[in-house]
Amino acid sequence: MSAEKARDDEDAANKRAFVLDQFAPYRIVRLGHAMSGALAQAYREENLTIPEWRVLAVAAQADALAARDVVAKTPMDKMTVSRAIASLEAKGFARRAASAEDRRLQMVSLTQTGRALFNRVATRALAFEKSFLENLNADERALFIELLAKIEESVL
Amino acid sequence: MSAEKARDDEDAANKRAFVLDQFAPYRIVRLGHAMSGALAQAYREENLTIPEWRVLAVAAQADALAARDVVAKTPMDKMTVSRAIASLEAKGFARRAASAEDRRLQMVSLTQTGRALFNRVATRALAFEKSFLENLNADERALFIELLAKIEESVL
DNA sequence: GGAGGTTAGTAACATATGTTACCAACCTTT
DNA sequence: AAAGGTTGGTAACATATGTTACTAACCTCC
Repeated sequence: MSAEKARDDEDAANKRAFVLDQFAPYRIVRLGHAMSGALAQAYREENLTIPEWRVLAVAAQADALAARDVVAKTPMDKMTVSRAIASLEAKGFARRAASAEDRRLQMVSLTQTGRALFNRVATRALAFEKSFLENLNADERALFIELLAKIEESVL
Repeated sequence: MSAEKARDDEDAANKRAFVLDQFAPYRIVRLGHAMSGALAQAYREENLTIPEWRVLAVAAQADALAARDVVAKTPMDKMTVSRAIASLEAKGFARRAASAEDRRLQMVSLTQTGRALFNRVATRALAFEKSFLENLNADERALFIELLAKIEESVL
């Protein structure tokens, strides 16, 4: 068997075994990328970056929380969160205050305008979510969420 | 009703409506992020960046293809692809040659070492895919892939 | 067969993101 | 209560990524 032939056989085997378009992790990453892009519309108009929006979203669900909690709840780096909070504060959407119990902690809370901003963006985000799940019926949607949860369990 | 009270009511409504952890697009983005991280192991040891690995993967599935084709098949910027190809070439994993028909095109193909590298990484990548789908049984896996395809349809 | 437009690729620039190193505040343990 | 270690946050740096602008090659269509 020629070297050429051997290579072709090996390739054929790999083509069956590894096709990028059928590689689940890649598809999820790609889908996530598309999501980010589509969602960006919802906050681009509000001049928010992705990290800012994420901080806004988690902060909206608590009275006040420490930056480290944002890090825990979010796939973002310490530094990214730190910057996002600083920026939200500069824009008047969030406040920072040192915690009384542990003065290392920077407690973050949203201002009135911050909450209003969150509400605007959340509305649009939910509309988007709805539109992209439109291809699925109610059962499929529930199922998808369920399967997603199982996968998250083994990865996150 | 006080302004305070009104705000709380509004917040309560929004908490029900928008919880980041239950927001599907966010969950997918987060999962994708985790995937990337986990997969990184597979090519970090080979000194590959994510874009390089992606180019390798699509190039492995064709004899030769133009850079623009890589862009089309991949959620990557023109420039990112250009750089990844240049780097793969510098490392001896890929070759570039101007197309005879259209001299604007840079046809990319893998070298022997490039293919060998791809095979090594692909093997590890598939093992990872398997491990992360482990929480699902065969039916669930098939179902998940099917639902994923439907969602891709409406987003990609 | 050139003028006007388009496409592929890259260079130069701007921005975003991650990494390392650091300080201050804490929390142990003795 | 002081030494040794840990944690939260940030600054300074390095790297990665996207954007803009350009060139070369192509493709009409008049």
